[in-house]
Amino acid sequence: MAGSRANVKHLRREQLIEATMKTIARFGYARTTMAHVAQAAGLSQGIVNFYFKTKEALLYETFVHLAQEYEALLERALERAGSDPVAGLVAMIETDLGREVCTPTKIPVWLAFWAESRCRPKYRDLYRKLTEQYSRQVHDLCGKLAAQRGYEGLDLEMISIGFVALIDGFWVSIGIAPDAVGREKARKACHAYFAGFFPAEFTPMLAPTVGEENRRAG
Amino acid sequence: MAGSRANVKHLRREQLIEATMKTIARFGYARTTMAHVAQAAGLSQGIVNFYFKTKEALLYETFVHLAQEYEALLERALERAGSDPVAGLVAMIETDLGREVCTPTKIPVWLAFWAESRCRPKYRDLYRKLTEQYSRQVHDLCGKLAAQRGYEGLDLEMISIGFVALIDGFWVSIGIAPDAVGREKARKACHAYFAGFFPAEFTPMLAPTVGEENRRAG
Amino acid sequence: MAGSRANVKHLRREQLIEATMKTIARFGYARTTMAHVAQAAGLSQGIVNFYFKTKEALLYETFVHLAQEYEALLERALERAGSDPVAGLVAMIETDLGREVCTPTKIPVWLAFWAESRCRPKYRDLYRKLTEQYSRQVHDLCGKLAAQRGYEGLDLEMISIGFVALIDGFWVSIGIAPDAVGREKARKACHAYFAGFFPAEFTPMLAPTVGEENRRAG
Amino acid sequence: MAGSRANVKHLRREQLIEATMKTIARFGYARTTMAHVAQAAGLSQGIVNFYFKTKEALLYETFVHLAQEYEALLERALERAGSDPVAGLVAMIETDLGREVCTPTKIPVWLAFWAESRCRPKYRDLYRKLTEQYSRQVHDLCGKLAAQRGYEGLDLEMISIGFVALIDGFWVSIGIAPDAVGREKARKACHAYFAGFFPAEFTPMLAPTVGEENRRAG
DNA sequence: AATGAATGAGAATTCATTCAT
DNA sequence: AATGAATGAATTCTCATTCAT
Repeated sequence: MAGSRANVKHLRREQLIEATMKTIARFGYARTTMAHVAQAAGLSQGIVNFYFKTKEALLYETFVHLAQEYEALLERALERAGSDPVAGLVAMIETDLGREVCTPTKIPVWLAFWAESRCRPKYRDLYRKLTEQYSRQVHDLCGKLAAQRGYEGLDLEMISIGFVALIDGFWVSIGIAPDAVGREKARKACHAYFAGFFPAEFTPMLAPTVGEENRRAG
Repeated sequence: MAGSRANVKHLRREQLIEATMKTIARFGYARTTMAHVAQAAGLSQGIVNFYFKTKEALLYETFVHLAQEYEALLERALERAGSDPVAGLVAMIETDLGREVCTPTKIPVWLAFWAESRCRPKYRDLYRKLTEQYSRQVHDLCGKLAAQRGYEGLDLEMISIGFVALIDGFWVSIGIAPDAVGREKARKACHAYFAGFFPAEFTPMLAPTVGEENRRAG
Repeated sequence: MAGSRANVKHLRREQLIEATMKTIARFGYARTTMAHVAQAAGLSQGIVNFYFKTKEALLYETFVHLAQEYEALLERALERAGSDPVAGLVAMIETDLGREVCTPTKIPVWLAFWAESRCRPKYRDLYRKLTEQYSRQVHDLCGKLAAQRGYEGLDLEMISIGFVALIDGFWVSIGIAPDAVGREKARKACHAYFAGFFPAEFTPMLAPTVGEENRRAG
Repeated sequence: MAGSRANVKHLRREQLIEATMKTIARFGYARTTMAHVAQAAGLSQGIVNFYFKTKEALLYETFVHLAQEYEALLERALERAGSDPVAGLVAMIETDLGREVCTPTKIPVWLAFWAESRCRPKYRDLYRKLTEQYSRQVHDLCGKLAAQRGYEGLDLEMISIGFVALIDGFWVSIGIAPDAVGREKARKACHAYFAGFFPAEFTPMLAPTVGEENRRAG
């Protein structure tokens, strides 16, 4: 088929990035070698340097790829959520803790890049860009929600940085020990977080074993 | 004097652990070498293997040391807080985001160990133990508070895992880009978090520029 | 047309040999890669191994080609010089230091092959064959000249090896730093060299700014 | 012994430079590997990078060392020669073609560096500096000789560049095939070269098998 | 014939660890 | 105890060569 040559290049890159993520998830960033990656991709040693000039480049491209995929998924989720800000916030929670983003392969990779970001300007810039954009989106949705439903006096910046921290923190926990907290509990906790600011819009957190009367008495 | 031998040994170990943390904070876990550590400690190459049999051991001991110091500081803070559960929770916030724990050297080391924990059983076990104990403490304090002040129907587990996530998330942010969020904002967000569940005990989050009337209208 | 197949083959080989010389001149022998050569020829990676079984073969063929071209040019020049031995010697100088042989591409290639020749029997044999033949030609011309003009007692072997050394030495200098000595000065020095043995036949070296009286006083 | 530690560093460097020269002489510049050098020095793989940060550095330092040793030997020879310019020129010939400089190990290394010099600015600069200084010394000695013995109208620059070329050319020949020309013949040819300009001071070249009457008739 | 992706051996370099001093 | 030179295994990267298209 025409174009197969050109596509191979793109395909191999994706294949190798996928293999890189698997390798980081399996062995950790520090013990990730080019040989591991090649093996995980079912290819030969030298091929990695053929598609990515250096290991440095491979790792950075992996981070970029992960970030772009994440942004695309988030954008799509927000589009599907429509104009309702509550739906928008729920969509963010669902994306961040959903089956596509919050996986046993990808989350450890996020952690690895975070840990390296402090001393890698390129990583840090990417992290910053992502976080700022994400915070802004939360900020805007909360602002819209507050305006629509008559909430006043909310510190929108604080709400948004808190939510970002909550998600990051759950990723840490899920990344290290997925069986400890789990995505379900994390999602509920996020709803509870927003319920603290927007009680009428988010289900207040219900105690798991209690029935209807689990609201604060009085 | 008796014990000086043992003391030197202990001192050198602390010195090297300190140097290890500085090195991880500076170069990142993956690029931390024994030579870097020795140099940061102002000692010679081979000395590290003398006090720590292997690099593996050095890094694990560093993690243990960091964890023990943290636990000691937290315990002390909780003791000072006395029996009041609100004071206890505030003490936890203050410890986690305070000058002794939340430093530019230590936080990156926590991130590094988290990132490695997934594929290092010894690290993961330590992380688990710490997190479980911490969660239990939050859980107990919240339970006590709820009982004392008549809050009912709260999902204490959720509150505690949410708080742990919040702290971890702020550590991520502060560890990567300390100037972006900062300890002050993080502390306020923690108070706001608890205010979501215990509105009478924690200052609800006020918008920075607004005065008294910043509660929800109606 | 018949032979076009064979012609293409021959053409490509010349093209690749040309590219090899350019590459050696540009990057040096040690850093010459098959990829460089292919790129310099405007062809694809794998093609070089198609026309030359191995890199080894390519380089040797390049040396052979360079040598053959040189021999052909020299032979032609000697033919044009006719039977006069002085004209023959001048033709040799003119060829060795002329526009066709003494170029910024070819001279560095000669140096590269010389440098490699010590430990490459095939190169060394070629060098030997060339040098011996060249020396013999100089020797014969000098012998003829001496016989014709009545020079006696000349050590013809010494004259010829000296001349070979002179040319080789100028190639070294011109190959490394063409702007330092230059072909003109080199040619004059060669004439002066022969004037030392055949003062009546070669212009004795004149000091650049001095006129007629530049012979040794007395 | 005190200072042995400090000396080891210097000793090892010399040892490795020596091993580098042997390796270049044996395998050629292009096929010289760090492993070869280490083996030739009787040391382990990694040691070379310990004393010379990179292969590049090792090779350059080797060239520098070779050049410095040469300059020192030449200077010493010139000192011993005293103020007589003829003795000075003879000393240069004797040094360049003598037992200490013109060895089967060193000459191939010179050739290798020359061949690389074209595309290595650092090498080329070193070559230039050496050549210029050497030429100047020849020029000055010839000038002094001409003044003392009443030679007029000599193109001193041409004499000196010719002599440099002659030496370089003999080094090429001796470096590639030591048995072809040999140091003795080369020395005689150098004397003959100077005899062409200073017939009273240098023995004119005698034909090897002829006796007294080997001067030009008439 | 030609392409350029793929392979894998080989080379430089790094670095944990050992060890003589 | 301490030093820092030495070792050698591991890792990244290069590149000649092969091969499917």
